[in-house]
Amino acid sequence: MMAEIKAVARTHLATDGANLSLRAVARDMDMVSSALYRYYPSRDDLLTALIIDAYNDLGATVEAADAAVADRHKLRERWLAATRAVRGWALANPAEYALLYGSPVPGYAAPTDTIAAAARTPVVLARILADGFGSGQLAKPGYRPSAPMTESVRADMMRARGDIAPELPDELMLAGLSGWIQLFGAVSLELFGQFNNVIDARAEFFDEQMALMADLMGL
Amino acid sequence: MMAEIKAVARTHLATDGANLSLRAVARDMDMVSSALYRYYPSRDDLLTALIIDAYNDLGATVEAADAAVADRHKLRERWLAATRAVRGWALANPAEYALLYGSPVPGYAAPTDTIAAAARTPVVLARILADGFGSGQLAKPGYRPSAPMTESVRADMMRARGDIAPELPDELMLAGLSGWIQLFGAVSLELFGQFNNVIDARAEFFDEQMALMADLMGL
DNA sequence: CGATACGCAAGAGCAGTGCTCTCGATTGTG
DNA sequence: CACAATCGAGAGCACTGCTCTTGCGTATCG
Repeated sequence: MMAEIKAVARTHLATDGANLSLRAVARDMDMVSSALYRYYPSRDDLLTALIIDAYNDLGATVEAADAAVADRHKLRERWLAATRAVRGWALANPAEYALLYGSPVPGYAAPTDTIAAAARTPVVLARILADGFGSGQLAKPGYRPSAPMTESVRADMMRARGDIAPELPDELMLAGLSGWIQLFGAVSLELFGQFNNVIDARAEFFDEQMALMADLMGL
Repeated sequence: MMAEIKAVARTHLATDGANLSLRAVARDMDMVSSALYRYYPSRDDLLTALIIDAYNDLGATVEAADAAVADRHKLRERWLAATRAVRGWALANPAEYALLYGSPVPGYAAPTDTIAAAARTPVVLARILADGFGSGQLAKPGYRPSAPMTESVRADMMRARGDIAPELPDELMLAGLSGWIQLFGAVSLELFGQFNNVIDARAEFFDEQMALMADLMGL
């Protein structure tokens, strides 16, 4: 039942975006709006469920794309496969992507349940970098750290790499976060219309940017 | 009158986000909602006016920050000043930023009036890069183009540099777009909550990322 | 087998929304 | 002075999220 509600809500998401109407999904299910409240105490709770599902769907897609690269030592291929999977998923599910990475809904505060699901995609990316560092096959990275990192940023790097990539140097972790930012920045700018009248060859441009970041990280 | 409406609407924007209520702003002005329709034919038109104002406000802020660097040959300083201005403006006006760079409002299609205003910020960034290339003081860029660019991407680069930086090589333009993506990606991820539980030292981290991009571009 | 309790959906209703239309009043102009 | 243009008020429509009460059906327990 809750799954069916989510399914119908997902279809409305595509057209209505974040302001989907409970009454509309209820109508589609030949129910009355108040009946939905038995399953989801509020609209925000339904949104939260959709968000968690979306994070997991995206995460699973990216994990599968990375896993599909047979030779685990072809780090650059893994990076390109994973990032392309993010973009592909976003293009296929623009409303869900906007829900995850777009402007937060005004009154809505993301509960902590979402963070585990949200972490799946970054973990895949971090794994690729960590694998490369661990096996010592990382090229000399394409960036030149111009000034020493401040202590507070180092502390953040320490926490960010956590137990996924504990051995990664701070400088490499910073470059990895650059890749993460570049990835979601590129997808967001494209999906949110900032590429209109600027970039036409979007897939190629995306690949170009991701290749540049791969160079930066030494993949 | 229209200015006053926008002013009141701006204050509501901070709390209500994109779904601001015409009736609420009308109440604040001791008017009835239907009276507003004499000045803005619809809520979307009011939103459009706010968006254009916001683009111009951001653009003016960034232009001023760049212009404040006395020595025009200190490219890295100009880049840091401009990018910090973007982040500072976004932190000071989160709702406006979300309106510009967040998920697009479902039914809303940005009219072409906005693109001129939207271009002001990228133009400042492109100018910095073009000035550096023009005066020949660009360092050897920190990236190694690993594969030749495809023809369609080159065409996009050609159009993107337009008449702002007509002499810029495609590879440098691509790096510049990387910087642009990184800038707005970093600000969006921070503002939209993706840095929660990940990055604490946000200003320092931002500077670090922007410095890395400056290296990439050779600034 | 009968009575009770539970799960579930329906309906009415409240306060709020964008938007349209009509109707007065006020103001400025020929 | 009369006319016209402008502007705000009010009512009303269809819609929203959400709450509360009511009633139906079924399953469980004595």
